[in-house]
Amino acid sequence: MSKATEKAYSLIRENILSGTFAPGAHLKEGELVDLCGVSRTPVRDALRQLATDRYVVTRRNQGVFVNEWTVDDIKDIFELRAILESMVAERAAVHITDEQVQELSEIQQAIQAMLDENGPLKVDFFLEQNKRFHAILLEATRSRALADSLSQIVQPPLIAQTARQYSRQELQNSNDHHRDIVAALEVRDGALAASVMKIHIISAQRKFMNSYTAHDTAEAAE
Amino acid sequence: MSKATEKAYSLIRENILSGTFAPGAHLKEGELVDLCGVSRTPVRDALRQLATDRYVVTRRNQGVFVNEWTVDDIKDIFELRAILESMVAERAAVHITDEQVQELSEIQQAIQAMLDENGPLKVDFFLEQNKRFHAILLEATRSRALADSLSQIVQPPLIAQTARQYSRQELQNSNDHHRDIVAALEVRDGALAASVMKIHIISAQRKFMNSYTAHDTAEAAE
DNA sequence: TTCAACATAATTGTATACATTAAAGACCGA
DNA sequence: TCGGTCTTTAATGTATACAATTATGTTGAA
Repeated sequence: MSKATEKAYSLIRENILSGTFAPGAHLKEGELVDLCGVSRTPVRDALRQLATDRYVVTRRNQGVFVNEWTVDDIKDIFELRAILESMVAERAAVHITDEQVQELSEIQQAIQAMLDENGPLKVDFFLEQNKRFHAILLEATRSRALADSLSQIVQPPLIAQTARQYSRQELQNSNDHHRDIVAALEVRDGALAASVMKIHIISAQRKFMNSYTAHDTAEAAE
Repeated sequence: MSKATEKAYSLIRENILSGTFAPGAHLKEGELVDLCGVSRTPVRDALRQLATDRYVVTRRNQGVFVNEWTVDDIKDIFELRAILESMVAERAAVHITDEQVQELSEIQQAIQAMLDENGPLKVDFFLEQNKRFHAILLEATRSRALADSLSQIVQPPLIAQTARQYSRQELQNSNDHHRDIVAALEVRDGALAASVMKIHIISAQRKFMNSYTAHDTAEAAE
């Protein structure tokens, strides 16, 4: 992506994640031009990219609309992630280097140190390190197909939108899983790593569904 | 996609599949404009779409290049397909209607009738019916996430490029699997349908790898 | 001869004007 | 008042001109 396109992509994406552009909203190219300060061409490029990343859907001759996710969609996505990510863990065990295991361990410890601190949770830090943890595993699989598939599944707005609602206890639980995955990979036990990963994702699903339905209830009560 | 964009998409795609645009080739927008008879804007839109469908890769300020697949990439893709398509079969068994089972059966029989004919193989007919068979299964799962994932995995050039090299015996074998899948779905046995589907895809992988490596050898001998 | 720097050409990136299509609303008739 | 058709309007789709960037090829000196 080029400068102008990237600028438009980021701005539109932020507005979707923050809720300024609500699910189902009609994004008009003209308004986006005003918002982003670039011309229609890069705006359109950005919208196409946002469509492949599932932030928006395109309807021919009608424009683009912010994607709406149903509870069933979200369940599906987590189920798929559970399967694909455990594949990642299993196959990572085959090719992973000592250096990569060490990196994973350091990330796990860095998150632990953050959790042990007093004061407010650094959720952004957690998200960043968490993303890096999974990226290293993916790299270790040396599988382009897996990487492509997961990139389609994982990035959607869903994760970022509600990760901020996790409690300290939930983050701790997540990092414990990371610790177990590192331990399994240290002895190159792919099956074990896969099992832990599966639990890891299923736990994330439970947390997500809890906060999601709770949020819905709160909205309905307004 | 709009008229002009769709036209450009089809033409470029065909040229990639036919080998006119070889893997690694640099596709220049100007040349594509001449080829397609539309302006640069829809050509660019088509290229973006071809990039998301993995026909091409984009490099910033350099343009797009026809994607090059390695043997390992292809193996990965089939492995993923085997897992995802067997998920599809398993979950289809839960929701599938009698009408959908009937449709699958009719497709299977139509292919069989074609195979029983004398004369040249109608590979296009097979590909079309085969595509429809898998589409109905996917629809029966009622899972958007699965549909999205598979659409990313299945369509790449790989399948179309070499399906034409299948022998009558190989097509017969494939259709036998379809028959077994229908039988399993008739009694709503998801686990059985999933198993057959896994074999179905793994068989396809074996056929593909055979013709692929044979083709490579032939090329090397030229 | 080789390397580097510069000038040139070709290609992609961006902006904008024009064409086409779909949505919105007014008008007319029943 | 309701329904439908026509007009109007606003959006997307398309074409093209211009800007910025990258690749290429040439020239010069070491």
